[in-house]
Amino acid sequence: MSSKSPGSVPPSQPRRRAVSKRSLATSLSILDAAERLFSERGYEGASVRDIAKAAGAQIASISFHHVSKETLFERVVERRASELSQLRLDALAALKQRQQPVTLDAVLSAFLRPYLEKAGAGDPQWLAYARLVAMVSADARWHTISERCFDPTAGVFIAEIAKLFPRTDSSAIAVSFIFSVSAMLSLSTSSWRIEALAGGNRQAMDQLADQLVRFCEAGMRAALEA
Amino acid sequence: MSSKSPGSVPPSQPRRRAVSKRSLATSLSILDAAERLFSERGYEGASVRDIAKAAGAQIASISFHHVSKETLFERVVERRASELSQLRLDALAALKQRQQPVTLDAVLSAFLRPYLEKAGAGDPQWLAYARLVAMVSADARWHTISERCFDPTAGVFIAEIAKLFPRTDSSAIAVSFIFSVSAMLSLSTSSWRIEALAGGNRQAMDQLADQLVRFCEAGMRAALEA
DNA sequence: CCTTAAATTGAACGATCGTTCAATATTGTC
DNA sequence: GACAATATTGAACGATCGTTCAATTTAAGG
Repeated sequence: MSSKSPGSVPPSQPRRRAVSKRSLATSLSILDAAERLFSERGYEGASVRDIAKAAGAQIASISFHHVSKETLFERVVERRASELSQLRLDALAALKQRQQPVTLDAVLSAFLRPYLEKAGAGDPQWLAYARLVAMVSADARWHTISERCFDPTAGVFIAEIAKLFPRTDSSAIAVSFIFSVSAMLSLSTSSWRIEALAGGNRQAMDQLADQLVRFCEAGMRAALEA
Repeated sequence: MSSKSPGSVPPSQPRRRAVSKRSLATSLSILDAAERLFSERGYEGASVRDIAKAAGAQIASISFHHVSKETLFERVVERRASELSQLRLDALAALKQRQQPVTLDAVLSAFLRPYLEKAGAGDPQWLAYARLVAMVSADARWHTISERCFDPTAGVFIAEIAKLFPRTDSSAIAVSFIFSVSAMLSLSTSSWRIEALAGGNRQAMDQLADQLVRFCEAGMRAALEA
């Protein structure tokens, strides 16, 4: 028996109301603050009190809007994941419409560039999110989130690359793809290392993006054609 | 004035004693347990109580042997760092003695293979340490540890690679090197992803190592010769 | 064997953790 | 404007955190 009454006696279900602007703003500012603090200090390192303070909200508001700390973390990751996936899939679709057959270089660009452009555009929230993606991808404790948010799109691109290497088995392709993804994520997690090892000789973000795509393209080709 | 008395009145410095076998075993078991739990749950996620319990020791023994949680973490990272650096530098030295001039492939192998062999040999402690290295390398909070433990050796290899690309500026070389290192670390952090994306088609560790070296060698060459 | 430095033990410290609650304030809906 | 669903507030909950302490046990040095 569902709660929806089909018949004679309407069980007086409490009338629903729309969310107020203030409530939505609170919910969003909590997500923003959590995005920043989780990416800076990790899951256990960021307390709900610090998140609430950074959001200008009460600690109880976090439970009210986002159930618990764990679901708050999941919602932070999920929020921009679909947007990122859509950008990647759109780029791939546009590519397949433009040129047939597609090149490995173009497929990798379709996957890598949306992340790099979002992470490098200067938006501190997207920069924090980029670090968060790297953190989730590297930690086995969050592998269910990765499976849900990132693996489906990754599977599409791996399948697309597999068409370009029909003689290579899929496991080798997946491994090379993970090499490429981790190199991409390193631009978020190791930006301080890059600055240190490079000796202050900063490069523009789009130059780094070009270098990454060239690196991954040649790397995959060498690893998969062997 | 030092505590060592040079002259007439020996100020009765308390007689020192050697460490007992039990004490040393306790200290080591704490390091081992911390290595495992830190790599599984992160720094804040692993409590000193859990570490003590896993080590079969008292919580107070952790402070006694390793001062604090933070220095315990640093000692865990430092313990095997010098061994790893030595293996890499030895491989590089042997390489330079064997062939002159050296090849990019051989230099990268000298850096990558010691890590892969230690992480893939089956020793659960080294496997945990490999994940820990990935965690430290990716987290800006531990960048002082990375600078101390890993960057010096990385600098040696970057300088060696720079000799092979005399026309390329060092920042581009450092970036490509970080791409390679992060791809290496992904074999520790994303082993579960590799198994998932590869569809159960497991590869032997040495095959993965070969694939990684080919990937990085070709990637660097393409990124640096452009 | 005796002395005593070193090490272990169990309990306790104050601080902070994530979560919950009743009371109050806000605001969409009629 | 009145009603009630929604949202905010401030305080408190028990649990766990890293650290410290005095008392006890262990074992190296003479």
